[in-house]
Amino acid sequence: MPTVYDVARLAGVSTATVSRVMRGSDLVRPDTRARVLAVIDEVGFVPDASAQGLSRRRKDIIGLVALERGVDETDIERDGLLFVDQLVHAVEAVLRGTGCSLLLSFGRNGEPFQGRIRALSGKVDGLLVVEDAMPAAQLRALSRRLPVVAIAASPGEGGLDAVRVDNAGGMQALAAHLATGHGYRRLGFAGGPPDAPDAVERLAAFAAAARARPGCTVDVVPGGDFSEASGRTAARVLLSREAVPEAVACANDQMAIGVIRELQRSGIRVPADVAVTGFDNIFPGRVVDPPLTTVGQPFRELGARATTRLLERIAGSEAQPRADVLPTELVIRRSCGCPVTPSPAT
Amino acid sequence: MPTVYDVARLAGVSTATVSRVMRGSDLVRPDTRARVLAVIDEVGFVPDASAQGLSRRRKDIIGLVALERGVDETDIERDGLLFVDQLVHAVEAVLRGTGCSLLLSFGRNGEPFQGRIRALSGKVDGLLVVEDAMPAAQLRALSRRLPVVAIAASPGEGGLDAVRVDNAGGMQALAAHLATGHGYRRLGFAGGPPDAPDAVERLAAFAAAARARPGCTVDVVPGGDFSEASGRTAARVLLSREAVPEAVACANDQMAIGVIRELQRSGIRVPADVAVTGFDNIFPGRVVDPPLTTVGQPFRELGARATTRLLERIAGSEAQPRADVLPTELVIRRSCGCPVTPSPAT
DNA sequence: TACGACTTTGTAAGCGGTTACATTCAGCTG
DNA sequence: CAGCTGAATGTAACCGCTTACAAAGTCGTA
Repeated sequence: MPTVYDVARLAGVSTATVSRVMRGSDLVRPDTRARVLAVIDEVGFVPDASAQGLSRRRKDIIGLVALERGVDETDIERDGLLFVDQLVHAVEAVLRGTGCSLLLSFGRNGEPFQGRIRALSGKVDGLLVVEDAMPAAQLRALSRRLPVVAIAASPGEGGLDAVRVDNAGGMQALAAHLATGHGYRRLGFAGGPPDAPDAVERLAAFAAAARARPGCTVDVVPGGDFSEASGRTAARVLLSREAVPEAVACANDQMAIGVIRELQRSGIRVPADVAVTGFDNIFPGRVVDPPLTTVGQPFRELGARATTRLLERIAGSEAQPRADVLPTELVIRRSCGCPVTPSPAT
Repeated sequence: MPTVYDVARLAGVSTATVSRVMRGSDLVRPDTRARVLAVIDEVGFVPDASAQGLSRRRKDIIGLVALERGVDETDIERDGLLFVDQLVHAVEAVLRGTGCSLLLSFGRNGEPFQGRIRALSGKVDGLLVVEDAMPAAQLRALSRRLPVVAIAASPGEGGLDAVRVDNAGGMQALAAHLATGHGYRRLGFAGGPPDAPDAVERLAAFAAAARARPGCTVDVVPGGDFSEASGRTAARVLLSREAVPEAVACANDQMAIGVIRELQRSGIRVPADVAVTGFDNIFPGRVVDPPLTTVGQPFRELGARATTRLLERIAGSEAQPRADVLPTELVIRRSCGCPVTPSPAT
């Protein structure tokens, strides 16, 4: 593994010059530069990022820590991941332009995740924390040591950069559509993990919006985990009730898909007998039958905004911490009872 | 940002002792250890990974480079990613136990991906390369500088650790099922990217296996990109033929889903009029109507095996490079024309 | 009490880059 | 041609941690 010293010796220059050539130039005579570049190319020199990081006090790596949801221990149900996967791609896309790389770390709640985050924090220039992947206190402590941007975290956290989506707005629009648009009165809700801020907000907003309408009731089934399986479970609970709801909203799309499939397995028609809706707008929701009415969230923008902000902080921005809320959008398809949409490729 | 020196001073010991305490002990007297730990905790010391990496010649980071497939420029079609996403989670799960972290880098082909990989190679101890994310020559060069394990790469590459799945076996089983099991004779195939080794193998194996059977023909539509949209396109091509195939196999599940939906849009029943099959066995395939018959590949094992091998190499293993082939498995659901399977939650 | 034989701790030299500062060099000017 | 100036290059300290080796304790024994 060649080092700057090797290159310097071979090119007959000092390490300073090699370094200057590497970092896009400074003042190096063209022929010197050419000579150095030739040697670099010949010996296949690649600077050691550790040494660079140490010397420049900057690692050009940011970390993303997230909870791995809806993946069960046996690894069979691999369907809960779409949200974080989308995010990862969005973040990576932004980083692509910069020299920065993305370090990933997933945890399942209950695990001793904290130690890993600690260690990880030594490897990065800044951290993206998804949901409440760590206790608020620790998050604050962390954010004193390095730039941190929270994604989809609990709104409570002040004094911290954060980006989230408008869960409440989306759910209100959805509740209006179901109650006012379709006239459903007996509503149900398949709730997500109590430790997922998004899930909590969605549940609260939907229930509040629905109950605010005269005659509307909401039968809440809490305790899902964002997975399809937990949607099925919720459906079974709802089916066991005296009065099965006319429409069931869900904490996310996977759960909605689980609800749909479980209902169908029991011979119930969706949406004719029971309407079902999700949240997220991920690919499988377009594919399921009936296509899922849902609230779309701007994954791309969510990841991009958070990443951009983090990079600014790393670059030294001292601006006031901001908590951005990105708009969500009601995506009407058929599972809510709306007629076929004639869109070309939905 | 406290350093070992700060901790040492505060605890009244030398940096060597601090270091010894950090790295799980050596021979440090219990009370000394306690004192040091107290200081570490108090000042919130986290060792700088760059300095550690430099000193220990080991960064405890491995990289994963992959092509981002089936994502179109406008970011609207976000459905081509499931394969690599699965892989990422599988790899991360293995790393979880170790102190190693995962650095991610995606490229789209055509992009100047090579430079980024070069830079990235300075940040990691080893690299996982998915598909032919880089030219064979460069891959060889890379593998001389650091441990590299290829995932789902072209079989050609000798002398390199590689893990792939048995595309051919899976496709042969599928062809047998369609031709012998169902008696289909006019077959179609929606091909994937010509630069995707998996896609090439699947196409070749399916065509060969099918054509080996008396009376069987295969109408190949090449040039897909693994996305649902490209499946739709393939379906349109197939529909324009004089004789529409009785069964269409596809390079992956997303394309199969695209084919199904496009056929349905044209009023063709699946599988009654045309059977359709995929490859991968990802979540959306379970959800689409009809549920997708496909060839399952062991994502988890694929990622795990590659990661384990890479870690061994990093640890210094000098074993002969191996090219493992993991078994695939025919997953019969309904899109091939088989009757409803009574499985509990498929 | 003195002497080994361990155990515990400290000293200081790297690890491979970057960069402030010093030095050299070439080209002008007076 | 000495002296000056700015460009090009070299020197060496430093980034923060690890670790070989040296030094200092500690203890039991002769």
